[in-house]
Amino acid sequence: MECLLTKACKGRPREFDVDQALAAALRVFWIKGYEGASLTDLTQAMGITRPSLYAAFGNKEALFRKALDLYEREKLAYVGEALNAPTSRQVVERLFRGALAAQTDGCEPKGCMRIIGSLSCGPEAESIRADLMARRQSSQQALCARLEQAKSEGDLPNDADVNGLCAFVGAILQGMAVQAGSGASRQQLEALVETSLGMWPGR
Amino acid sequence: MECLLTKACKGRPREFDVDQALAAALRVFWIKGYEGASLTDLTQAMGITRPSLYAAFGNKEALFRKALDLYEREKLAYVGEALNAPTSRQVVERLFRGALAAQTDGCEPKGCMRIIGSLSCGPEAESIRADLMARRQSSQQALCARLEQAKSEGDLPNDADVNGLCAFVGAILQGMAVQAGSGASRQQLEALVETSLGMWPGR
DNA sequence: GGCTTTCTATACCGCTTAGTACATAAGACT
DNA sequence: AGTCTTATGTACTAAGCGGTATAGAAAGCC
Repeated sequence: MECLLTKACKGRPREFDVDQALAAALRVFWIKGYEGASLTDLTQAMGITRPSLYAAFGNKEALFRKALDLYEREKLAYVGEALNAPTSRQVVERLFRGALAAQTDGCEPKGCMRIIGSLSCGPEAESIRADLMARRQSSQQALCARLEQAKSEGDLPNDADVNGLCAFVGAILQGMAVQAGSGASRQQLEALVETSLGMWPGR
Repeated sequence: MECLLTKACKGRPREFDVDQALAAALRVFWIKGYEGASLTDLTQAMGITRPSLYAAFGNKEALFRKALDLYEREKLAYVGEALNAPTSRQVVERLFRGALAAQTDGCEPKGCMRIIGSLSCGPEAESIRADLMARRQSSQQALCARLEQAKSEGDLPNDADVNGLCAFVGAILQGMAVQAGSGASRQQLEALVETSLGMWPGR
């Protein structure tokens, strides 16, 4: 028979679901960070053995990057959507509320994977760290551009410091992740969001 | 002869300065985090051998705690002083500017040791993590109490949400530490501080 | 049936980690 | 002197790390 649905048709078929295993790996990395997650942790959570992991994903670093891609695709989708909101106020409102929803989900780990990973830093994780920092900076620049546009549209005051506002939004999001990772309650995070939103200058 | 100045008088005298060695250990922990700092890193930076370290400080965890005490005593002194400022506005202004000065010192490592350590988290660092979280929460509560006092003095609006404002200040400080650790420039951090200060409600 | 190809499992590699035994060196006390 | 106490340097341990060699098992193709 020919092979229609499955990509690989020759050889022994894989006995586990790659996406499912990657999702399990993501949770481990999310909770423990890149260096804190050992191969033993990962293989146990994924339900596969070490050679299977290497055959399917390459190595630990490649696995982390694929898990990070999945994380950004699924858990950080609200960021891209928020930037499309019509006014700058709605942009930051969606950013803050999206982050709040993600942090108070209940069944998901707390904290933000981008931030957790970018701070730890043993000697071998340096390239991971650089990658995470670059990804965060890219988001920051996208927000900056969006706020610049808002300013030119009269949506923000003429004397607004876009860089400062941008750093401000980033700081609130990062602070929320830190506080959520430190066991802050839902009410505390909601208070943070409401207070910060109340301070936003635009209409 | 009797022993006047030095505490231990019997036995072979120590050949290194304990405070100096602790300061060197602090820098290593500060840069690399608890788990990222290996005993080899530490002993090399401190200029002592492994058994000397264990004789003088106990073990790696005890050394970290002593280094953390030193860090809070020397580098976080501005926090305690800031709380004594006469108005809530001046309190947060001193907090923000103190953090900014610490992050842009130039000869000091970037980022905040409390935050760096509390996020990494391998299996053995769990008690360290809990300790760091507790210390941060204690500072947070002190700020909360100070803002509550400001509210009762009419220094903050009657409808101000003290918990929200407190979480806000913490988020800015945490976000600043994250951004400084990610290589943000001095201008960016200054813009963050000015923008955030401009949003503070009280007079 | 054989052959090829791919996945799985056990068992291992070299390396680094935190922590320590042991012998020696150096000061203080009698 | 001699002894006691403590610090030092070398060399070691057991355990964990990321990564892999090798052999067997399971599918498609001829």
